[in-house]
Amino acid sequence: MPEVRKEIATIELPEPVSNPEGKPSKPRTPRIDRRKAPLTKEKILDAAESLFVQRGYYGTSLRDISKAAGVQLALTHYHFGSKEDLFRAVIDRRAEENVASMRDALRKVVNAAGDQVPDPQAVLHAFITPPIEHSLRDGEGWRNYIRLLAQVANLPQEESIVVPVNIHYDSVVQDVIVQLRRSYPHMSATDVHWYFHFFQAAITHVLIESGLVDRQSGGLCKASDLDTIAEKMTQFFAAGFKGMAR
Amino acid sequence: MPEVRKEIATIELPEPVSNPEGKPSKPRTPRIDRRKAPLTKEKILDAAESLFVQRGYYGTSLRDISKAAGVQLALTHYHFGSKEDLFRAVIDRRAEENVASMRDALRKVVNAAGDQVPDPQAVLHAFITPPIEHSLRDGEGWRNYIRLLAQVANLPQEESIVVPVNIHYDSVVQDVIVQLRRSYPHMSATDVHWYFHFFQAAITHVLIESGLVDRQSGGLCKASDLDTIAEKMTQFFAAGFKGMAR
DNA sequence: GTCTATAATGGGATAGAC
DNA sequence: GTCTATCCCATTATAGAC
Repeated sequence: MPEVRKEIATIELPEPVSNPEGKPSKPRTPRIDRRKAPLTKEKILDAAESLFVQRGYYGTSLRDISKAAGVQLALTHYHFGSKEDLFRAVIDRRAEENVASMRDALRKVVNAAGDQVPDPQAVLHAFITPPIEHSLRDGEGWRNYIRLLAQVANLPQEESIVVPVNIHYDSVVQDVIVQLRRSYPHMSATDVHWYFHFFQAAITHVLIESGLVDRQSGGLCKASDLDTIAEKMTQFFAAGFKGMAR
Repeated sequence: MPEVRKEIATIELPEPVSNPEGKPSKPRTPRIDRRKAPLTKEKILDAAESLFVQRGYYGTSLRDISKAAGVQLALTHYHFGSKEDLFRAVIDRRAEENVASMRDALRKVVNAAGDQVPDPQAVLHAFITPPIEHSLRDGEGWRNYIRLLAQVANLPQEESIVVPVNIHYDSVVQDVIVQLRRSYPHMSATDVHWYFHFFQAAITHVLIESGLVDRQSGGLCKASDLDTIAEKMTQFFAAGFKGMAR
């Protein structure tokens, strides 16, 4: 059930006509009715996002996707080319905004500290909060996206599709590491990487909301309770860093 | 390249002939040559194990498996029935031994403590060490199995195949939680579950050896270095528990 | 137990009318 | 941009000879 999208807008504005160098004008995409295309593309992306999470890349067929989107099979190829390209499009659609949220959160923490070294717990919080906020409060599509992202992070890198996905997030990770290292100048770079990696590793499981913890805790803990998880995790991992800092 | 297996042995010993109640003897499987069957089954299991890790359940075909095993396609059905049954067989083959290793490691720690409460760091160590030992030192098949297990733990529980897999390990988790709670009597059961879950969540990523950390750390950390990871993780998470215990 | 052959279905992708 | 129809290949699974 894809969420309703209100804004239409023109996706690709044609460049204003100015041809100073007098080059022959390139063949342009014909002036066809593009008003409904964005809706179709979004519907396909929404359906793909949802199904890829549930059954994985290979477990989801383009037929499943087109059916769930209420759209003809051929349109998936028309709009996205191949299945792999569609998968990439699903990832890319929200990647930039997600990274921006994480970067902004980190920047706020750093700015708030002024000349001081930012509180490492706040740094960890800035890393985990944005995806959780998106997942909890920006609609079903965002939740699917975050879960998908976390699943892809848990695939072996030999797997062809995954590498270009995770690269989106490398620079934010670097920024976080830099800030953490300021708090622990006597800790080796390697150890900071390891400890942060444990944090990130736990996050990837938690964001999937696998449901493991629900069963193992007999219902005491709920994987869907991401707000609680964000709080507990930042406290716990901050305590870990602190304990290792001696 | 499946590892060589030396032992043959009889898998199913026919019951000794004693028929006190005089019932008509049941139709028995015909006396056919079973000497090569175990080898074939193992070859299929090895190949399946390896390929499921690399490309996932849906991304791996029975043709791929039979080819990798050097065996006819039809034999996969003869020996295991359906593809799903084969997957289960792959999981089940090593599950018992793996669980036993974990249980033994935990028991040793508890016994060593005698009347005292066992060191929580040793308890965590007992949980993470057995799969890592298997993965590192018991051959390629074991490494594939551990990676596969960790991947399955990172699938949403809606996914049909996963639940019967993870259930194998629930009782060990319960035992570990019981021991940890002894160390932190003032900590709520819920919090112990959460903190241990973070540990387990990190483990599932780490055991996959995704390779994320290699790239993010610029080579400082290697996902394949599970010995280091076991040490660092037990220290770090023990520090986390200790820090939260106030 | 192993093999060949084949059934029956579903998969990604494309052609061409509208 | 959308639709129908179709190509061609891969898939799981089974039948039956050896």
